[in-house]
Amino acid sequence: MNLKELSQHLGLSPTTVSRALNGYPEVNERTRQRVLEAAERHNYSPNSGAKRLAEGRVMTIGHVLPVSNEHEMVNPVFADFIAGAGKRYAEEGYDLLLTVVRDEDEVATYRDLAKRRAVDGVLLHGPKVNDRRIELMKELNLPFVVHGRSSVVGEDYNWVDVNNRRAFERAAGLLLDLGHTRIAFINGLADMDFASRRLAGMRDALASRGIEVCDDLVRHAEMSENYGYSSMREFLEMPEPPTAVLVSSIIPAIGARRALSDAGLSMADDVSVLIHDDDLSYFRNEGDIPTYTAVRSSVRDAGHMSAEMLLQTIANPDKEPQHVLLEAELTIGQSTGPAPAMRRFLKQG
Amino acid sequence: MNLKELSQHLGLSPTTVSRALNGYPEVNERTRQRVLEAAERHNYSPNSGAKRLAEGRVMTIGHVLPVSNEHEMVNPVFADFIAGAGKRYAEEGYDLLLTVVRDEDEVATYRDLAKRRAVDGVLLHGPKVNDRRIELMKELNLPFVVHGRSSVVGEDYNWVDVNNRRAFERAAGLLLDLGHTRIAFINGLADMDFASRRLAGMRDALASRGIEVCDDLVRHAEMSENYGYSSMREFLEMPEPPTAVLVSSIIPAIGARRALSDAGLSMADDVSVLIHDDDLSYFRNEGDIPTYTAVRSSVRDAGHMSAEMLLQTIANPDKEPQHVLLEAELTIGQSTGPAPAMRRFLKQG
DNA sequence: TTGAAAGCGTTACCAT
DNA sequence: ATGGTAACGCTTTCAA
Repeated sequence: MNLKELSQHLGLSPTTVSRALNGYPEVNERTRQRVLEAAERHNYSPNSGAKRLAEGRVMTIGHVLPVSNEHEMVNPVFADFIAGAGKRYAEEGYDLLLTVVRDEDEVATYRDLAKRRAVDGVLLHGPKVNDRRIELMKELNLPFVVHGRSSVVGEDYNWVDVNNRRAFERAAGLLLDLGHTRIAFINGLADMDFASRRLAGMRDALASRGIEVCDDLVRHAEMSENYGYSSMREFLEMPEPPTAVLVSSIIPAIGARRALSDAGLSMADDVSVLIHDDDLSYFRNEGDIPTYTAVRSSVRDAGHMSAEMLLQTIANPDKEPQHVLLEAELTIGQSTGPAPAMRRFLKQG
Repeated sequence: MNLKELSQHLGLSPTTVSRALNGYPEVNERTRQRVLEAAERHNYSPNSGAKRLAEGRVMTIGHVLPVSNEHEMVNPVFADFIAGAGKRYAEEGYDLLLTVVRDEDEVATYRDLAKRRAVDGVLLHGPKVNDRRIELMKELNLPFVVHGRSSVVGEDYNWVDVNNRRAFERAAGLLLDLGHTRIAFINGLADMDFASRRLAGMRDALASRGIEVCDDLVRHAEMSENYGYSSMREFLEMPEPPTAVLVSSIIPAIGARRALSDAGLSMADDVSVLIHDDDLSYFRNEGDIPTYTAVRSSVRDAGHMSAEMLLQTIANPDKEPQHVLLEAELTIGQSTGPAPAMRRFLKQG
C-alpha cells in the first residue's frame, strides 16, 4: 500500500493525505481522523527511500565500529553505549546505522557515509589523544558528537565525557591517604585520550605528595581479562610489588583478581585494588558493588546524552559546540583498604 | 555532485554514466574509464535515497536489540555476533540497521521495518522455546535467519546454531565420569531455547547413569555476574552442596568464582566448574583457557555464517531453508577435576 | 481546507 | 554503444 493507493481509497489527493499523516495544521480535523484510521487499517507506512529522497534527509545516525584485525576485539563498552543512544534515536524516529570495519578502513567509511548521504550525523567512539576524525568530520560537514575528547585537537566540537582526570586523581589520592606509596596502574591503550587523562590524574595526585609515578608500575593495553591477569602476575613477581593497584576497567580487574587468587592472595587483604567501573549492565551487581568498586560512571547514560546532543545539533546546525562533563562517583569499597603494613598496625592497635 | 551534474561534465547522458558506474557490459570501455575517473575526481556517490527508491531494495539488514526495561541489560554476546555479521555485510555493500527497543515493542518494530521497507532482511537473536517472531517473519514475507532455534516452531526456516544439547550432554558426562553425582547447573532464562536444550543435554547424561536432575540445583536467569555469584552462594549454603557446577556462560562463571573465593574455596580444588564459553573477545585468554574452560564455540563465527546465509537467502528467495549446526569444542581444563572425595583418594595414592 | 503538479536522484525500458 | 523518458513514492509549492 502506497500513498497514491491510500489516497484513492479515501477519495482524497495524495497531498492531503500526506499532510494529514505528517501533522500539518491546515488539514481538517475530521479528515485527519479518517486518514489516520485508514492508514492504520491498511497498514500503511511511507516508503523509506521515497521519503529520504523527497525530504533530503535520511533520519539516520551513523556509528562506526572498528574491529582491530590484530586482536579481533569488540569493546564491550560499545554495546551499552549503543543501547543508551539507540533508545533515544528510536524515540525520535531516527534509525541507527552501524558499520563494522577494520581499523584502517575507518576514515574511508566516514567519507563514504557522507558522500552517499547515508546518515544525518555520526557519533564518534573512543577518541585518541590526537584524533584525525574530528578534522575529518568538519571537512565533510557532517554533524557529530564525540564520546570522550581529543586533547590535542582542542575543544571546538561537541563532546560528552567523564571527568577522567579528576576521577583518577581522587582515586589515587584515596590510596595515598590510606598509606600506599607504591601504586600500580593497569590502564588502557596509551594513545587513547581517556587513558592519558587518567594517567595524568594519577600523576598529579602522586606529585602533590612528592611521589613520582614509576614507569614499571604503569601498563598500557587493550583492556581484556587476560591483560589484567598478566599485568597483575608481573606485579606480583617484582622484587618489590606494589601494595595497591588502580585498574581502568572492570574487565582487566577480573583478570587481576584471578591472578591474585592463583597466588593465594586476595583483594583488600593483600593488595588494594581500585577500579574504574563503566557500569556495564552484565557486571552491575547491586549490593556487591562496595566490595570492589571505587570510581563509577554509566556508559549508558553517556550514550543517552550524546544522542540527545547530536539530535539537537542536527536540528540546529549553527548552534555552538556543546560540552557535557560527567563526574564519576567515588565509592570506597571493602577492597580498598589501607596498605598492608598499616593494616597490620591497625589490627594490633 | 549528483548524476546529472556529473553527466553534464562528461558530455554524456545520465543513463550512460549510470550504466558505466554500475558495471553494465554494453558500455564502451574507454567511456567507462572516463566516467570512473570523473566520479572519483568529483567525489561522486549515488544518493542513497534515490537509489533505494529506484531499485526497490535498500541494501540494508536489520538487527533488533531488545533492552529489557526491568534489568536494563544488553547481552554481551550481541556485540561479538554483530561484529562477525557486520563485517560480512560491509564486504557485500550492505548496511546494518540496528534498532534498540524495549522488549515489549519488538514485534511492532519488525512490522514497522517491513512496512516502510527499511530492510531487505533481518537477523533474529535469542530465540525462545516457542518464538512468535518466526511466524511473524513469514507473515511479513521478510527474509530472515535465526541465530539459534525455536523448538516448538519446527525447523522450517533458516538457522545457525550450536549443538547445545550435545555440548552439555558431553560436559555433564565428563563430570559424571570424574565421579560427581550432585551436579548443579547455572543456566540461562528458562524460556530461551538454548537454555532448554542445554538442560535437556544435562538431563540425558544424568539419566543414562540412572540419576535424576535435582530441581534445587538448577537455576534459570539472565546471565549476569551477580546471578552467578548469588547462585553459587546458595549452593554453598545448602546442607548438601553440589560437588560440581555447570555454568552456561563465562559471565556468571566469573560471579561463581567470586562466591567461591569469598568462601575461601577455589574452583577445581573444592568445586568442579565447567563453563560454556562463547569466546567473547574481551574474555578470550589464550594460554589460560584450560584453567577454566570446557565447552567452547565462537559467537563471532556464528555471526559471520548467519550473515552469509541471510545474504544468500535475499539473493535467492526461493531457496529452501538452510541449517548450520556447529559443534562446541570440549576442553578438559584444570578446573574440571574429580569429585572432592575422589580427589582425596587419588592424593593418598 | 484541498488539489495539481513539479521535483528529489536514481534506474530501466525503449529507441536509435 | 548511447540517449530520451518514464517510473519509483514521497514532499512541497503554488493555485483555487
